[in-house]
Amino acid sequence: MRERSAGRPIRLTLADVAARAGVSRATVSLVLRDSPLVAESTRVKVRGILDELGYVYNRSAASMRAARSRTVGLLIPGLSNPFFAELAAGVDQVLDEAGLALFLADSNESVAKQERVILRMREHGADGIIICPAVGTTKELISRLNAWSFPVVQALRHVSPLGDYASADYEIGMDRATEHLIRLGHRRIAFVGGEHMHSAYRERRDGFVTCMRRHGLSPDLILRAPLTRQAGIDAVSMLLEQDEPATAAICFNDVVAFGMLLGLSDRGLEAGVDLAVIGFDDVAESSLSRPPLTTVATMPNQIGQDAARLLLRRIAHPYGPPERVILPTRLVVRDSCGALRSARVA
Amino acid sequence: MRERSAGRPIRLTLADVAARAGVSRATVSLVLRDSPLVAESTRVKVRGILDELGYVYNRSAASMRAARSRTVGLLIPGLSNPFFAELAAGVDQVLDEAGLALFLADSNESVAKQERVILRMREHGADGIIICPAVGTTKELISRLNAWSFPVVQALRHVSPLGDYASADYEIGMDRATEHLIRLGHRRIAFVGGEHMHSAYRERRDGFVTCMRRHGLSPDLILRAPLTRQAGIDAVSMLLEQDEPATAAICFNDVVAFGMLLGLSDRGLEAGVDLAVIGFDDVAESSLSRPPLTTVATMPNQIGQDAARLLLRRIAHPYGPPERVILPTRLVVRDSCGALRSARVA
DNA sequence: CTGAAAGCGCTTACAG
DNA sequence: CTGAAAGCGCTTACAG
Repeated sequence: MRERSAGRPIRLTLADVAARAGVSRATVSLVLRDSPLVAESTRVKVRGILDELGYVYNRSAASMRAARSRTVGLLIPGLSNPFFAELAAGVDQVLDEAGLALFLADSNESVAKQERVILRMREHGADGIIICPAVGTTKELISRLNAWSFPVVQALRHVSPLGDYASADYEIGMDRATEHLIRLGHRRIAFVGGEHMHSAYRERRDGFVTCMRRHGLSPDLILRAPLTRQAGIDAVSMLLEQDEPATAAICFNDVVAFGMLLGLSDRGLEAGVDLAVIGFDDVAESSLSRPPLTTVATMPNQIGQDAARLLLRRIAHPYGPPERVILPTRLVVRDSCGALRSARVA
Repeated sequence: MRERSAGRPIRLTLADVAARAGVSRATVSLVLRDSPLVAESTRVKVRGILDELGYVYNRSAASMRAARSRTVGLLIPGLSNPFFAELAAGVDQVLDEAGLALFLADSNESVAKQERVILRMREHGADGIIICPAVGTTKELISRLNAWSFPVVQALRHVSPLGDYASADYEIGMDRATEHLIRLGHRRIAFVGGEHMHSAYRERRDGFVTCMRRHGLSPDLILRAPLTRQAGIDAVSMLLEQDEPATAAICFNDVVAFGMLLGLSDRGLEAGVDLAVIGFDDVAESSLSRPPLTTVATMPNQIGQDAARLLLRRIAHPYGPPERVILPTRLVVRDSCGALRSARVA
């Protein structure tokens, strides 16, 4: 063992273990990585010493030599949003099983911070990143990462058709939800919420617009607004005060839909009776709202798992063809969209 | 520049930059770290080449030599819980400013996974960790980390009096909330929610118990239950069906309180009129519930920031005295605890 | 103010 | 099946 340098605790190295075991560093290294080249008796002896000494593998040193760090980055635009937190939980699960460590950073929808942390992750030698691009990110980012041969998978949002992508089929999800309302007899249907323009917004809105047009209806009731309960509350007034009031609303997400439920009950009205309301995401609370919320389930945890698996594959096969995993969504019908009393709006 | 090894992209090194700039590697290294030892003209020239070549600093190599990685770990027991996600967001902010990268792991309340990821973080050379210990963690964990000279700060929960700790003053928060209800005339007050035993539970419950006893009241209505809305809904029945029904309830957190609001409205009752309800945390939704929820604000984002600052200090001064930052809480009075109609319960 | 040399703790051919 | 040697990309004394 070496001298303990004042203050800093010593860190055991392969050399310490090798000396104690009476073998070379190379042999200890092979034992650590379970190489079949090592004789069983040697392995047992070395393992014993490893445990006895409390040796901790130094991955920085290993990765410098091996040119991979067993580390990946996850970049999301807002940790406070439970949806992204769930995505992170899914990523964490898969990476933990695979034995990788996760660098996490929150871009907070800032392209500048996003650039900063991507650089930081490259400097730390991350083997790749999963990114949900901040609002305003251009496809040039992905091209640049590709040019650097830095494995990347886009999740939930995409800014470039290049490369891997994990998400849910927002467009079909919205289409189905709209279709459901039309079947119930609705004609004046609004699309509520979403202030930022990105692929997730575009796809949800497009699903709505496409379905409306297919049925010869006008998709003109599109309210851009922040993704907050307050925005949902405000939307109720706006929609009911139209010349031709809406009879139904599909929200960008559940949070906005909860706001609409509150806005309705403030006016002594009821969702599913006076105005049909559908949310999007199926968060934990949606079955417990009053009335229970009809919504489109998107399973962010699963998307996170898929994203992590895509990245692991991409790291293993840098030049394979791009892969996309787009999970189907599911319309969960509860009470907030119940058939209208006056459903006969020709 | 060296040969491009087949497949793997080349990574520029100090040697490449030095060669191009006509200086030594040591000089480039000094430029990178803004050392005052370098002449201005040299610095400008080298910086230019660095940019031109798109050099990316290799922190693994640097940290191997410098014995610090500018990396820290955050270990939380459940990313799906928005409260912990907010904590993580606060940690991220401070670390980003300081230029450190963050390893995140979710123990999911599993002590086994917690052990696994702590080892992983040590292997990756994290300079320290912030940990919200999983249920069942013993103080021995902290002693062990200390013995390894691995800087650690406990956050939100603590299992050991040793070392740094960042949290909110749960006990006083609960005491104040209870006091508020007693002042409104309540005598039969329940404490609802929390199935796991850990410091955060103990402190909140103790605040309740202490306050009740101080006022000569019996703190016998303590309902252990999961931290879900459903548990809150169920609690309403239990409390109202007592021989001597409760007139007020303080919940472990807002989620349980929301459940109680729902449970009341299911029975045609109203919080603040038929039963006073107080939550804990002051999550975003609490001002928007019906009725708006009286609650105790705890600010997890700030706690996260404090925890990160404590860890940075601990890394800089490993042997300084332990520090604790316990933020005060704030009782936010809204409508769910309005004075009882029949407040004259002697 | 700058450079040559040693070393951080591993892994990787290469010998034997 | 095991060991000696070189090298991954930096930083750190030490000379000059």
